[in-house]
Amino acid sequence: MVEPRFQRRKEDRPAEITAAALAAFAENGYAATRVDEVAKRAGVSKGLLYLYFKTKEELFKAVIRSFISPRIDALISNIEASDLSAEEFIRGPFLQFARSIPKSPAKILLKLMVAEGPKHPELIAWYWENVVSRGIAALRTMIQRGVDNGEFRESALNEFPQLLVTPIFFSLLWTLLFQPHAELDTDQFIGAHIDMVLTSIKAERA
Amino acid sequence: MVEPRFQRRKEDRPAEITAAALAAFAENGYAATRVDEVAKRAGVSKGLLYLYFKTKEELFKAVIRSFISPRIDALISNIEASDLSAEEFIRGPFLQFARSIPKSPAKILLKLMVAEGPKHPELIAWYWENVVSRGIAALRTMIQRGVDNGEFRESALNEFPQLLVTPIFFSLLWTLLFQPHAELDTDQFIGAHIDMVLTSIKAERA
DNA sequence: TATATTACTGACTCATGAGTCAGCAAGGGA
DNA sequence: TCCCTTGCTGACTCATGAGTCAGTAATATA
Repeated sequence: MVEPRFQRRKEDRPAEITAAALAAFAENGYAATRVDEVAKRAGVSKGLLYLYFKTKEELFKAVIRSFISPRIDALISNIEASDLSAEEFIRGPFLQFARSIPKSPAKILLKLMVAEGPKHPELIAWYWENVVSRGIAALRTMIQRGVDNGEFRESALNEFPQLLVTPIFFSLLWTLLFQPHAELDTDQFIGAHIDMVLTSIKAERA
Repeated sequence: MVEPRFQRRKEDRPAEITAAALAAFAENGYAATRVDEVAKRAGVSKGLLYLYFKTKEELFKAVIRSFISPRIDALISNIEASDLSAEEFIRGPFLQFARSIPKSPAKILLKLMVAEGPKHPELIAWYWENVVSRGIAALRTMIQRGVDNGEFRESALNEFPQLLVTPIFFSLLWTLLFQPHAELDTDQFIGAHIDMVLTSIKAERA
């Protein structure tokens, strides 16, 4: 009984290839990654890869789209569904979400977006519409709820909900660049930031 | 009188070439930038470029090193020399510094560092030693001064002085990626963050 | 089992771009 | 003014890697 040289697995190929591509792009960046290398990692020939993705650039876009974490979606529906007070939500599910990001493949996505994104405007536009603007709107809703509750006072956070998430991105950049030189305890770091924000916006006890 | 085909300007060439390279790398990234293109922008032949920089990679490192803003040095000596109170310093020179970054070429440097840095460990190490660790130490000094003064209480900012600068990096990322989709008023954004931090760490009036 | 279908292979082409080098000309010195 | 040094040029080489395609073998169908 001879092992077949390959199996036909039309269904699984695209996902396997994008996964392999993510890993390869993460190590070497887009331009420096050979399509051959991606194919090899996916256990597939280069020709097959080109059956599923017309060009290397198409492959790149597919990678980004397919790995945009379901996390954001989860967070958003979480915010919409939750009946916690705003502070409870921020100290609970939101903090957990925030802390999980620097440990996820988000680092790789950030790197790819920064390096290659500006060359692919439709990709940026897609990301903006599907991830960023929705995320910001959800944060704003949550903060507004806190204000309506009387938990928070009106503050710059209403206009700039992004102020809640800055340490997430800082943590990503830091670990991406300086990991070996200086550890950053991202859990504590992000926790400390959230404490600061809450301290500064909580309504005075009357 | 015939114009000479070129002039000999040994002194100025390296700086002109790194400046041209910065612009070119900024537009297309490292890998996608042709050395020919850099030479053309510098008004010079490719051969000359190779007289000053042994390889494309050497050129890249030189670009990074030569554009690491004198700003950081200025800020550091500013902190050391200043006789302002900690809060005055933060609301004055520090805020001004912070606000200037997103308007400077720092965006380009960030992009290059994220995209290519991890492939050049000596470059990261250099950056760490000459810029980041010194910057952090200076911030820590400033904060400690505030605590010693009685202006600030002990807080997480002592351990994580980075919490002061997170919105700078967020602003850089935001403008790099989403500039056309959504303006971010980085001056206000950074100002709001600093307000928040100060509100949360100021010692209670006894 | 024979035949048809198609997922898959991998050697090939061809454009591209990093790095070279033989020679040219600017400008200083005699 | 003529050399002679050397800053500078640009056509060339040669490795690399994206994309192709003729052929092969795994499965579906009869």
